[in-house]
Amino acid sequence: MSNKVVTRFAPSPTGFLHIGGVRTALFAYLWAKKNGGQFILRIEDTDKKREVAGSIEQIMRSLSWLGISWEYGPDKPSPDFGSCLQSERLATYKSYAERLVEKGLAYPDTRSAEELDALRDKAQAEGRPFLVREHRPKEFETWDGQSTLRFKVSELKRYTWHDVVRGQLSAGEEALDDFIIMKADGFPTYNFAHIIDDLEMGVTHIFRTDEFISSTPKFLSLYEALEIKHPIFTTLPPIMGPDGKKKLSKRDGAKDTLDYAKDGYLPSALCNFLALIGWNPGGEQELFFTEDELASVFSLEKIQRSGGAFNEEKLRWMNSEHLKQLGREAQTAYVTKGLPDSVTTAPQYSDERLARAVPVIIERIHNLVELRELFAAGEFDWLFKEPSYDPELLKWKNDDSVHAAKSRLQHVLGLLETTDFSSPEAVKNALWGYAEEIGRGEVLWPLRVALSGKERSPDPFMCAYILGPEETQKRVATACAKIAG
RNA sequence: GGCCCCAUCGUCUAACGGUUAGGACGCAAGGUUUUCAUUCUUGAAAUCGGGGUUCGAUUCCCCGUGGGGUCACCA
Repeated sequence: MSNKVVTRFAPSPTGFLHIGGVRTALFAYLWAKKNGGQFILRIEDTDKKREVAGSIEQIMRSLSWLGISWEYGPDKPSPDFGSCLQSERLATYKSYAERLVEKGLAYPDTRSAEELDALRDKAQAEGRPFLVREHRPKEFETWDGQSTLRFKVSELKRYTWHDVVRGQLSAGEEALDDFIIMKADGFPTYNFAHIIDDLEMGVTHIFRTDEFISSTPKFLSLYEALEIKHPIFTTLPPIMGPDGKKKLSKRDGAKDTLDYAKDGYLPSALCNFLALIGWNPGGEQELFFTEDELASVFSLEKIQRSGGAFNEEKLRWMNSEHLKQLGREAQTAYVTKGLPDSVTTAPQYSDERLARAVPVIIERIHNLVELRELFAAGEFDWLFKEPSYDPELLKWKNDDSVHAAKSRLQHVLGLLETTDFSSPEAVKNALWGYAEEIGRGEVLWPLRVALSGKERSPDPFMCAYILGPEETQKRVATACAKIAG
């Protein structure tokens, strides 16, 4: 046995992977990565009824998109411990179960669910807690290897244990009972299977949210019965909904992780954001653009105890920061991906012009949803289509009439003939002197309107640069013509 | 209800028992700019309440209060 850190993420395949699950996976992954250890993706598919077809693939795609990669997973069994799907590990659970039976620490329970419900109802009616251990048979029958198997809790005591995040935790014997470890359908329960698997897979650190604190005494009694050491417990705070009250759940609108991909969130931004719910780097830096950066500063000591709300506003901001960080090519690919068809089929569309426009687009959006909205609202119609606008729009606020703009535009037209269009700055250099001389607004407002047809748009030099010399001259000429007289 | 966990601006959070309680998102007001966006500056905004311990509590202890979790042949 080496000292290598081994962590795992162990979702059940009951649907898409939501943000809460991803955060747990991310922490486990970062810890393994930081320590040069292994991260395992284990699928806890022990409840056939709840299983949703396709969700294993969905989970794998979600994690892959985020850049969370696994050493072993459902698609990659281990040479040492075998499959990462619990449904393929039934023999292992059975052999451990038999060991417990032999030791007299587990017994078959053939009572029906109805019988147990009746007992439970009775206890409830009498106002006392229902404990199976109070109805434990005097003598255990032999286990046929198929019927329900119950763990016999051997020692009723108060358990105290250490949690990396929470410190000393404890719970009394009321938390202990004879719980089921093997179900009538031959599958193990979570309570049993995860312990066996963590042992078999050499898991050193368990990351899970605090809903598991109250069942930890159960696990501890089982670790004792199996005479094994338990992994290090790392309890994560829950992610709360935007109201900060209740836990974020699918029912409360927790989205499929892949929806964030569709909405144009970058994996690095989502990881960055999720890492900061329930953990902080200590200093004042909160932007981490790569997983390596994140992993290198990640620490268990800085994991938070209290729940954190999911603040979508901050995620939007963080995404825009990550977008700005992207190289020009990546930004272009990003924008291209979000473009509606109506744009690429516009009369003047060209990849070159789009590439030149990318910075002004990136500057105005936080995600692809906003990009689509801006384009749908016609914000960028001028890019690939001659703008149509009311000539009155060309009138600068200090002018009495739009006619004042005509001669200025004509002068600009002259300047444009010898203008260097290699960069927005070059265009600016060519026109700035004239604008300074006549008045900035007097020249630049009508010019910008001539190019974009809009009251609000990027500055005229940028517009001209994007449109190119020919189109720029054409639009300025058109504007001149629009002004009567 | 029993048991368990948690508690700093609206939100995410920082602060060896000693700070004007800091930063970020968002919000507001200004600056830069022909407009929008970007950007810059500034501002408003918090230690849940009550008791202790201490020269001194955001910090340690107790009690409240509030919130959350858990009590399955679900994970």
